[in-house]
Amino acid sequence: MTTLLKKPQRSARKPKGDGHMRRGEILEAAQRIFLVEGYHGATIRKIADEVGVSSTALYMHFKDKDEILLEISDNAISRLLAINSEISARPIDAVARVRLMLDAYMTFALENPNAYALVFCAPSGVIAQDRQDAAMALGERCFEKFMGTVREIAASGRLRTGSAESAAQALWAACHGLVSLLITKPDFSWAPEGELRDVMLDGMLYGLVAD
Amino acid sequence: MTTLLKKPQRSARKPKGDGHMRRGEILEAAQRIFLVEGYHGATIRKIADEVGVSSTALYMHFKDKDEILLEISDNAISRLLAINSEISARPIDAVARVRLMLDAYMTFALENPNAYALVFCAPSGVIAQDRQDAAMALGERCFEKFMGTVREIAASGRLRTGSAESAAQALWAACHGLVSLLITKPDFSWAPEGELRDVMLDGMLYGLVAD
DNA sequence: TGTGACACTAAACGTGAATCACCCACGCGC
DNA sequence: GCGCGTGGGTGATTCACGTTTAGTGTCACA
Repeated sequence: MTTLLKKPQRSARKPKGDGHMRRGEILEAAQRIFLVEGYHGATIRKIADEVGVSSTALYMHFKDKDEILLEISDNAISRLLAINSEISARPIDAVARVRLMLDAYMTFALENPNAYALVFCAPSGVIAQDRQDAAMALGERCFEKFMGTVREIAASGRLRTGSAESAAQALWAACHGLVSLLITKPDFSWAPEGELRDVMLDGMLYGLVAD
Repeated sequence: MTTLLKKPQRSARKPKGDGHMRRGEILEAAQRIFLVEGYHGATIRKIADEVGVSSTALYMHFKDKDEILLEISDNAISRLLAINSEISARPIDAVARVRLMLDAYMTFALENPNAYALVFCAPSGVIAQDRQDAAMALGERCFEKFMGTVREIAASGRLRTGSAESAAQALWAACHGLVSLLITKPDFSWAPEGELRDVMLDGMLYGLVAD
């Protein structure tokens, strides 16, 4: 016994992570798992293992599991917000901007299915209400960018039916419905994705916008 | 002590439920909880408490928790299927039938939010894949009824764009998007629900169907 | 050379779904 | 009446999860 070095903890323990550095490590590890395995697959213990620390260590840097995964999702959604901002500033027809935003929205959702599902599908009861609200805050800013452009169309009198609000919400909801079903029901016998997206955008825009 | 009836087990233990009767009791209790508290709120222990038996007893009658909640949801969905069948048989214009079916679909979803979410939103990873497929089987039969009517429209050459499949799927997805968002984001500043539903139906049908 | 703050840990808690080994009342043939 | 199999029932247990508690080792600084 005495021949053993009495420092088993030293080797087992991961050296300090310099505060904020470790926080980033955790986010990266969590993201790797979350992207592949989704909300339920990304457990505290798995993330901790991936980083190489105990599960408790995660609570040094985050209040709880949701804070980790929502920060990852927020990062993703903020990219969508940037895209929406860029599109809304383009000097092209408002209807074309609306179409580009909706298309970008669907592309984003299909490329980030787990982040998208966490924020926009929000399996009721899975996530605390205040967290839910905070997560949607960025989403609502995306919607506001979109809403502004729809309001332009409404102001020019080209809206065939309903208010700018209901038209914008219907457009958003329609695209959300398509991508959320494509994400959660990949085995359904879908028509080609591109055709579906086109039919959805053409149909809704033709139906709601005159000319 | 001797004055007490010596049958503590007898009183503690719930008497036999005559096989299938107990099964119905469990389903009713589970439904009461599931309707109010959703998938995650309806735990095995809570359901068992509500029935007045041990949690183990539930496994006498159901393979696992999902089997209970999916049977409840299936019962709900089969009501939707009946409605769809009834509508599809009405001697009215195909477009009117499509509109009625979509409207009934949204009404159903909003009246049975938890059953709807379990089957159609299917928080990925929450439910086993084969279970998921079985749950969707009824949903797909509903879609088939709907699909048939859309095919009628396509056959009469009134489809403005896309195939009957993509048009039907886009219509379904659009309505799904609206109700799923209304269910999961009740606190969003929605336009009046009736107006939203009208805008969605008018917009999509006007956009996809000529005349 | 303390000493305090901090990153970190092992162990435990509470709750979830699911399983195990056992138990007891009932109804059957005898 | 009487053994006895069967099937609906049970408490205890298992395993995984998120989270909490109490403590430990190490570093910067006095």
